[in-house]
Amino acid sequence: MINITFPDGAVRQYEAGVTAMDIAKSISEGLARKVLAAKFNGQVTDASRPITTDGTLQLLTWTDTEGKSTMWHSSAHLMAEALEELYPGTKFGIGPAIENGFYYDIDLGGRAISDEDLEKIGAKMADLAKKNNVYERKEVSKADAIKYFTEKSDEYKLELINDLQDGTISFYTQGNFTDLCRGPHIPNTGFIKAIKLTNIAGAYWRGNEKNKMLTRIYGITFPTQKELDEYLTLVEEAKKRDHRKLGKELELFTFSEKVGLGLPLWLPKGALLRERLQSFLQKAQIESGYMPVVTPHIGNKNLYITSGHYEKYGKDSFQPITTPEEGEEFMLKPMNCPHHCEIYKSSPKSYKDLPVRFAEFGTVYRYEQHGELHGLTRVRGFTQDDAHLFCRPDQVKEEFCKVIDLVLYVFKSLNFTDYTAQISLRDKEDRAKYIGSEENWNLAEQAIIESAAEKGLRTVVEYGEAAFYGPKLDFMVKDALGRKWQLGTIQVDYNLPERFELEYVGADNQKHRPVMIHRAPFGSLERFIAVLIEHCGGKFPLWLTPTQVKILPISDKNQAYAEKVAELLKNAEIRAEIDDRNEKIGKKIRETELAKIPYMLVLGEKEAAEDKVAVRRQAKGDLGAMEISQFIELVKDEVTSRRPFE
RNA sequence: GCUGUUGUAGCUCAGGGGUAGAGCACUUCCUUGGUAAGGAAGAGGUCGUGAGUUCAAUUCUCAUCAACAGCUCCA
Repeated sequence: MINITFPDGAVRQYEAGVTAMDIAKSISEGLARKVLAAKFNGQVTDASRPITTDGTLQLLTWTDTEGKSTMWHSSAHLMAEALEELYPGTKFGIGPAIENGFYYDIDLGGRAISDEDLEKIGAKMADLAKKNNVYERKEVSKADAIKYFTEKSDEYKLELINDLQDGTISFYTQGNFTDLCRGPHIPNTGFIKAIKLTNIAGAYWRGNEKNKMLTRIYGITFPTQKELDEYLTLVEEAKKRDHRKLGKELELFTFSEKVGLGLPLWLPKGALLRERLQSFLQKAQIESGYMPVVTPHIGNKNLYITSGHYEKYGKDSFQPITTPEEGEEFMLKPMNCPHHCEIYKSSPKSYKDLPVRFAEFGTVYRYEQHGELHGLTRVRGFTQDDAHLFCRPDQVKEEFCKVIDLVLYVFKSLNFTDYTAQISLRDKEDRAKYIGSEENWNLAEQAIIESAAEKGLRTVVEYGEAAFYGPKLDFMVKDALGRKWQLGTIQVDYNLPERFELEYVGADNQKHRPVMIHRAPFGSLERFIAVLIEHCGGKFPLWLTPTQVKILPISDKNQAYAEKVAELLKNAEIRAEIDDRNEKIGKKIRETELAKIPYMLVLGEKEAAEDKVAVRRQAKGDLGAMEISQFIELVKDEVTSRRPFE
């Protein structure tokens, strides 16, 4: 007999060789019908594998992340089976589960596949799923594995097997399809009830662009049709919130082929929004002791040779601009830090002067690959809410804490409540690739870990993710639909102070090297606004929204009163517009609602006579009539408290 | 940069070897209407660009540019 411990701490005895599925059945039939896989002593395995030793067991169902990924992995096999039936001779690369579903990379031998084919493949999968075929595991020798795939002439699988140790190789078979696979898998195909193949894309074999491009088919499956429908609804919702679509609809920004790829043009409404965000942060920064600086859009190539960026990223920059007479080369600045280093150097610094904090909304230009450009999140010209703090090594932690405070203040003000902080530290083994002394690195890494803990951040630590010049802390924000984005970043840097020979005079009258901290709470205004648009679905908080109030006169007889109200709002610094078109009130309301403008004032004879305004709130409806002064108070209160839209 | 898909009016999209259509937006007129679309008329397009096939190309072919999806990259 063996002892099995359950997640709730309960211990039960079973005969050795029992399977997780047997155990599930011993608890309840209902549970057994839901078990997709098992986690034994922390390892995810097939529910059908015999358990021979004591250990802890967790039964995985659809509600567990590992349960989902097991099902999706099995779905990839099911898709492969369908593909093999429909297109004999298809060769298979890899077919893993991903965050939302699964994919399989396949080689169709030159045959093209279209979106209509996806329907066909999906239907075939559904047919096969109904057979309730069991996913059967078989350990095979390397020689047998090679033999099997040589007969199938699948060079991709052969390449994978080549990298595997004999004795660790397993095959899984369901129906007529056998695949090289570590597993685990769900008990049988019958668990897959709802299937949607989402899209086709090219993908390099093993992610290497020198290799052959395979066809990648993405899909997702669910245990019920209802869950699939819900997922599809969510995807639809995400499409509606796409910042590229909303940016166009709300007239925030545009792109022009003639101006150039990845170079956003900010329309008046977008520019206004951007400026508000900028002045909001500017104010907070000045209160936190930052000093604004301004630097030009270009810098001598030598600046970037000194900083090391030319060597490392020269090919990702725009080509240098050459002066006609002297032939000097200037580059569009890909970053602001070298300029700020030179500002630091413009006067001698004492240890008493530190820290100094230079802030600039600096527009930078980087040559991003064509295929990388994406709306406002990936562009070739963007404005960083950049600042560089120069401090003594003993000040790193305090400064770091202050920066975290600022970032959190920004997030809170914009209603980003769901974020995690990623701490990126050195590779544990390979330390040669990092610049700076062991002592300073330890100090900085410690400072980051401690400040994050002190501020109560939810953190993930990633070793080997640090930049070569220092450790960093990145803020990953989730938008309203749960998609993750990297926004704010705080980075410690030992490299640039070294390269620019930055110094300060210490209490000991000796020269010392300051530590530099790069930080950007938004990251870039472009990306931040993109995320903000998607986060709030285009319904910006009142303090940011371009037009706060739309004044809707019922007819042109009420025009004069509308203008009077507009004047009063303007004096109160409320952004209001009059819709004086010769249209019916219903139409004006409809259009204002669709434009997501928070407040509407419907003005007719009645309001003019009583000196009141009839207030309507977007998506909420009529709030009734009130005094103009009362409405102004209402708006001002919502603005100062930075309340979210709803 | 690579692979695939797409490119028709300001926007969303239909069409198709004989030089184009809808809805919304726009202009003018009528209408003065009380909380999500009042009516009529009008204007607007070298069908992304360049070449080829054809008596004839916006439609077919090729190239090119751009957008989208993914891959690779990201100070």
